[in-house]
Amino acid sequence: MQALAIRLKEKGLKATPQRIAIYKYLEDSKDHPSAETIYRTLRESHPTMSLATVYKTLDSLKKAGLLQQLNVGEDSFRYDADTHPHPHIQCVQCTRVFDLDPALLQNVSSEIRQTTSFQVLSQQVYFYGVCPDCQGSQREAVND
Amino acid sequence: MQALAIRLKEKGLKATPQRIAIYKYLEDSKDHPSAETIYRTLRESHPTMSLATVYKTLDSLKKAGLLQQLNVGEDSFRYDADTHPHPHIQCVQCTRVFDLDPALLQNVSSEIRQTTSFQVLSQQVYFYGVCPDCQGSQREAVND
DNA sequence: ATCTGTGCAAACATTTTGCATAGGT
DNA sequence: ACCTATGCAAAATGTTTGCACAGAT
Repeated sequence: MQALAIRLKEKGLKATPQRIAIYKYLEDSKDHPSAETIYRTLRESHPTMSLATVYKTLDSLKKAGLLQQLNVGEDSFRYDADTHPHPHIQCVQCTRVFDLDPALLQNVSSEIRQTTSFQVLSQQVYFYGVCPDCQGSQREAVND
Repeated sequence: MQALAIRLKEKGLKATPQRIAIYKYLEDSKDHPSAETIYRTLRESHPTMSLATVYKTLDSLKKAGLLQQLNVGEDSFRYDADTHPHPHIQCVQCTRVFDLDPALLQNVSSEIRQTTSFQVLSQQVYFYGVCPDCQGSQREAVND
């Protein structure tokens, strides 16, 4: 992950093990984990890392434009290394969050601009439903 | 507002002055206020009403299907007496939240169902931008 | 040597809860 | 009289902050 270290430094951020681990975990997993989940998972490889560092790092990476914060409506935020605006869908049964195709909303912004004269800048779009895995089977909530 | 009292009782809820005031305020204003804003506003007419009552009432009304909770991404929730699913847009300058036409997303749910096999149940859709009033003029954040 | 990042603990803000009292039916 | 709703205070939760130390350049 040399590329990440470079991108961090471009943003004036030091490439510390904690930051690399957090970003890498976010990038690899498609789990959209919360700060708490990140903390619990990375504790194994980084036993001294504190929860405050996780929050501070997530904040730094967000400000540097390297990740986005999701507000699915739970008690806590989730984080996504994919900074392209795209809708998400959460399964109300297993609570997992999945990405949706950005094309779903591609003409909505311009339509809003035309009908409301709003200058549209960004979006947060969440759908809720039952995922294929949970349809039929009554699976439990998953930790992601 | 006799109709409201009846609707409350249909849901097994007592039609107390506090509940009526909160619901009426929500219904009349298109402000999508937070619990705190509701509290501060209704304090004038209901000086003894506590913040806890506002929260409890909002929870009861939500469970009764008489309002919906919005999660615009601020520290606190906002509330909407219009329970029909519809997108919202927030002005990043004055922080006001406006309703958008539900038709904007009318075919998105079925498209999601087709492409992901998700059974879509609900949605939370927020756009962000600069409202017509704030374009050009640098207005301050409004309390709503 | 400087300067940023980390880790710990305390602080913070919103929301929830417990419990005694008030008020409606 | 009963039973739910209210109001107050305390608790709970996720997140932020202050500060001293560690680590990198």
